[in-house]
Amino acid sequence: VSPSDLPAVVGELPSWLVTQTALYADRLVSAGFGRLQAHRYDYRVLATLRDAGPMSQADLGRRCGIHLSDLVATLNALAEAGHVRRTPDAADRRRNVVTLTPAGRGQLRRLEREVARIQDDLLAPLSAAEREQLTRLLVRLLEHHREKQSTVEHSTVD
Amino acid sequence: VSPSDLPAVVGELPSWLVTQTALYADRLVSAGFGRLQAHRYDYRVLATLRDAGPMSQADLGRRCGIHLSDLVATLNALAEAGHVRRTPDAADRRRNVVTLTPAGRGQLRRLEREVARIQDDLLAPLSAAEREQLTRLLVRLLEHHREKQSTVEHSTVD
DNA sequence: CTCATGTCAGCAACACTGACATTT
DNA sequence: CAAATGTCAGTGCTGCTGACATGA
Repeated sequence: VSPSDLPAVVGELPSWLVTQTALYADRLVSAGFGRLQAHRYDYRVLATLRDAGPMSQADLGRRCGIHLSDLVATLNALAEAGHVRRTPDAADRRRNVVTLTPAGRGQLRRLEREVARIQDDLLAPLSAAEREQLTRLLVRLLEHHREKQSTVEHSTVD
Repeated sequence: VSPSDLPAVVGELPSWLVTQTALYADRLVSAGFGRLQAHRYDYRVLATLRDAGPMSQADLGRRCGIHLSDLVATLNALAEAGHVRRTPDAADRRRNVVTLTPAGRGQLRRLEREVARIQDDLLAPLSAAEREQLTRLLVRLLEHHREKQSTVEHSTVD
């Protein structure tokens, strides 16, 4: 880490600020989730399963924005911990139907508490109104870029 | 990438929003810098050298918030491209004095233009006032966490 | 044949760690 | 001796690519 004064030059470049803040956020998440033996993706996966019910890995990946290949490892771990069950789909034998177990529900609740704590840690110096503000601004940025990206995906570019 | 709808569950968690935005920022930087055959650290290094003059690698690393080990590779590339010169320090023979070359100045100017473009891309949907707002909020977060971290470094914890 | 699904191996970028030789 | 400097090898995480076998 940079122990001394700020990087001066780079100072207030938004791209830099965002990346740096993300670094701290990641550290908080790693620390918090680590205590619960959870990986970064677990929260998204478990929460999606609870909110939308059992589904195939492919659907799950699309919903959570997790690559199918990465999902495999995540589900392996979650299944081994008993938080999730993978059952072959009789209707379409390519598919695994992923289901949240009671233990998974428990873990999800713990993760939710942890996530709340992390937000509070991350945003500690900001007032409630400022937190709202920041959230709104970031949501707008993300919407913009997600959109731009999907339009790009359609044009068969050089 | 997540081609479909937003991850719903995670939706508006600041920690998630920040990480995602950082991802887009990183992509913009990679793309922009890639066109100039530059790596992520190059801008910080060159700008620091111009603004603060020649200095040892250790100083440079501290100023830019770059690990000394990573700096080695960065400087290797920059030196090979002729953007920087490494000369042994006569006064302290452990040290290399790193100097910005004229070619390096040119590259820095190109990078600065690119950086400006990237900010504009990243913040496209926001008004000038909103960009200011976002910047202020992020700066405050970073100040807070940098501080917290350095206090932690002092306490010899369990 | 094609497409989707699940699995695996591996890569690049980044921040970071540990070890080491040299010099102060 | 302890501490700083520069170098190198290597790690862990993340998002992603490519290949592959199986089945729809």
